[in-house]
Amino acid sequence: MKTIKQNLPKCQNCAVREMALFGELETQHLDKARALRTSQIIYSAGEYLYHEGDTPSNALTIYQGWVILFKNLVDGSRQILRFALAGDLLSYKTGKKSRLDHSAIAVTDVTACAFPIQGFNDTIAELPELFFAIHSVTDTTTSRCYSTLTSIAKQTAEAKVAYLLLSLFIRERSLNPENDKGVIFPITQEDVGDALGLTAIHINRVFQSLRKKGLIECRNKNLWVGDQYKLAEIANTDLAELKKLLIAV
Amino acid sequence: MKTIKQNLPKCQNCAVREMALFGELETQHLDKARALRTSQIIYSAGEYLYHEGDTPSNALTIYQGWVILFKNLVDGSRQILRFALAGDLLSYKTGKKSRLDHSAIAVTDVTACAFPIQGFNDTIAELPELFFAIHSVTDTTTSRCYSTLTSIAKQTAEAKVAYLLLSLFIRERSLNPENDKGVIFPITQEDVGDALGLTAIHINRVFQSLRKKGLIECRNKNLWVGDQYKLAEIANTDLAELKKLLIAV
DNA sequence: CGGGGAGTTGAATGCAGTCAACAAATGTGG
DNA sequence: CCACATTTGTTGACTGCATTCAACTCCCCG
Repeated sequence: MKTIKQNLPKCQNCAVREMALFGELETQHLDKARALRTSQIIYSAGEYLYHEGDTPSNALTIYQGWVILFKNLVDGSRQILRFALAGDLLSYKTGKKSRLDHSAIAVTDVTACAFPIQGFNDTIAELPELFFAIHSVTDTTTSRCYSTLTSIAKQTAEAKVAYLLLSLFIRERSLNPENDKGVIFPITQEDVGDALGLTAIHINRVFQSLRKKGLIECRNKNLWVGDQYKLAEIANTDLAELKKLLIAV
Repeated sequence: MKTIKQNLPKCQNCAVREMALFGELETQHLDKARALRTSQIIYSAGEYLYHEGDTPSNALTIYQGWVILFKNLVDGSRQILRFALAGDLLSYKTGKKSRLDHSAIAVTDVTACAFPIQGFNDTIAELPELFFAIHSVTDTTTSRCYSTLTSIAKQTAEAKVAYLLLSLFIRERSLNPENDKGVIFPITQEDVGDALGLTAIHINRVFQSLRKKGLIECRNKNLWVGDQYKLAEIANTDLAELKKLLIAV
């Protein structure tokens, strides 16, 4: 972990601004909002961004890299709650419940923008737009959680895997649209299992089945989905709706 | 559905205020906040509060009754996202994504307090406390969703049922602590199945098993849990943590 | 008193888990 | 640069939980 406080990149030029908290803000408010960001923090792959039970002093926006948010379970396993990619907001807690109910770990090397929560809160009164930006992000997070719940509750393993892979492919691709060789896919089959409540062994069998059907190519930390409509059909979901949910806040 | 605009009960005296949006507000702000509430709406059992795709003009706080929030799935079944009880906030949407992604239906007769969303939004600037109140509620909703996800993803049917029944028992009981005969439990076994992604038939078998073990009594729309610790153990969850998550916002 | 929703029971089926072993890829130190 | 250890991915056989289908009962409500 390494903190940078000098020569931070400008939010106006930020490649992920449209996807991030400030995508909701009009340009004229950006200066005020940017002033809230005091530093960037760089985490190495495998490092924790925070632990369950922590009371965070900073909110984090992922600038680049992949982060896994998860809960440790009593039986020693873990439940992955979501994968945080560039633009995602983490660890903004305020009010009576100030402790985080999950942990976050860097999958790849990760760069995050840090915003002191106190500064956020002090600014709400003079910049109500910031409220709407935050609310929009947290509301979207809830919507995505409910969609995930829907996929996990009643679908077959194949449909769940299809839903997750398609979701990650769409999100990562919206960040790097130009690349025709597929997107980075830094998580293991065990991670996928921990996210969907399935064993890594069964994930492996489903991956092979999806590969055989020509729906995905996935090797060397790289993922390609040739026909998103077909994969969406396997996932029992509407592709257009899914894209609306996943792209921008 | 019936709307009341005269002689509304005072928020100060509201029995569910501690559990609701304004539980976060200091008493001196209550007058301003209460002025935002323009009406109460009464729904009959079976009536929809809103449909997926609607753009709501009012946010709703449940004053009494049970509401089911759910998504319709492509295969004709439905996924229940959560059960809304007295104090819960529904249908507050603002910003670019103004459409609701789920429907809400009254299980019992329901009374809800209605707050025009526009009024909410106009008030944020002069009453930043309202922001923190709203954020706290939506953040808690997300936390509960992630806990539900965790229960549904990896637990056996018995653990899932135990978790849901215990959660509803704790919430309903915190609203009516005095009653020793059990709490109202107006949902069907099929509803439980739709919430957990299990068939009603299997829910029935699990209910019988839990009854045989003396962990629950559930009949005539009434639920009693004698030993919450034991049921929490079956649910693979920590009772103290669960209560913190479910009681108040 | 009749109809419909909700709950109950049994038998057969099938999806995903478990266990065990091995192969391939990745990383590390000498 | 190679040797070795560790992580990740792959395969097969067996087990078990939850589904499916079908029939039936109970209870509430009009």
